[in-house]
Amino acid sequence: MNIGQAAERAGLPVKTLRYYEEIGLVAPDRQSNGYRDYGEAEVHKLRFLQRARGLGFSIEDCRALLSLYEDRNRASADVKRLALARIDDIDRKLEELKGLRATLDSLARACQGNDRPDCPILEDLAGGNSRSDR
Amino acid sequence: MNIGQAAERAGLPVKTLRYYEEIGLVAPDRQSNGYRDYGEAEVHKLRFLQRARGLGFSIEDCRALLSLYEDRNRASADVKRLALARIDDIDRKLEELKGLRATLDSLARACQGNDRPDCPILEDLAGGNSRSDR
DNA sequence: GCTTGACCCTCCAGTAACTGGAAGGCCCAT
DNA sequence: ATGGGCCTTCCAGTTACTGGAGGGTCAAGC
Repeated sequence: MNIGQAAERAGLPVKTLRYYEEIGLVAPDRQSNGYRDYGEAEVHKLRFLQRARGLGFSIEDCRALLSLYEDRNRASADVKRLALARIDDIDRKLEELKGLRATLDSLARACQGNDRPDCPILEDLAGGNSRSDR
Repeated sequence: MNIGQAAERAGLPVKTLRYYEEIGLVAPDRQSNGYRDYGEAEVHKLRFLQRARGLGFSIEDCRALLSLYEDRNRASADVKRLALARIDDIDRKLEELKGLRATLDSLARACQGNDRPDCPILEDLAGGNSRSDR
């Protein structure tokens, strides 16, 4: 099938499919007119990629997951390791964001939000008061 | 002062200072030998940027914050609006990450993590409980 | 048979916010 | 004068695409 239909079925933009071919993730056949020709196996891989990317795996993670997926002898431990590493990434990011949120929130609460120049947010940014330190 | 010392005092890499000059955020004078010459005002702005970037404001946000900061007649409402928008961004990101974490966590819990090929994570990524069609 | 419009192709450039490196100039101490 | 550490500019690379130019292909309609 043509790239448009494959993209539709994978839930990805056409441009992304061309990109995935370029970086060697999913390589479709070509029709005689030069059009890419995606089969079921390719669409399957693309859907796999769409889901894995949606879960925040990097392209390189996806490359590894895909080769594990295609390797009938792969150990599930390898996959689990990648998933756990992702969870750690997410936990770190969550902590960081919570800290930022708390800082911004306390600054915003202290700010009158009127049309006078006094602004604790700017004062904090300018002053190096320890509240914003991470 | 030279760029190295300014970078040190601002807590930013030298490269970043050159970049900030290139995009018109902080423009130091030049010494007769062509070296950048940072004064206290520039270092102050750089520190401001370092903190604002650390709080997740984009460069364009920072540009706005900086001009508000330098405008003695600015309204604190403008700054508060930017801060509240950042908090909304963060809240959205937090929700998204929590969802990802829950999905990955349930997949990882269901996965034996041994050296047998069965792997619920890959099965989920492949698009449900059906086996690979290759 | 011609046109129209949807689809497809490749290649180039741009995004955010830097980061790394090459090639070379400047400064200070030995 | 030489060595090391700083500084300069410019170019390329990062992530994962996205947009657009310029052009080929295909099927339908007149």
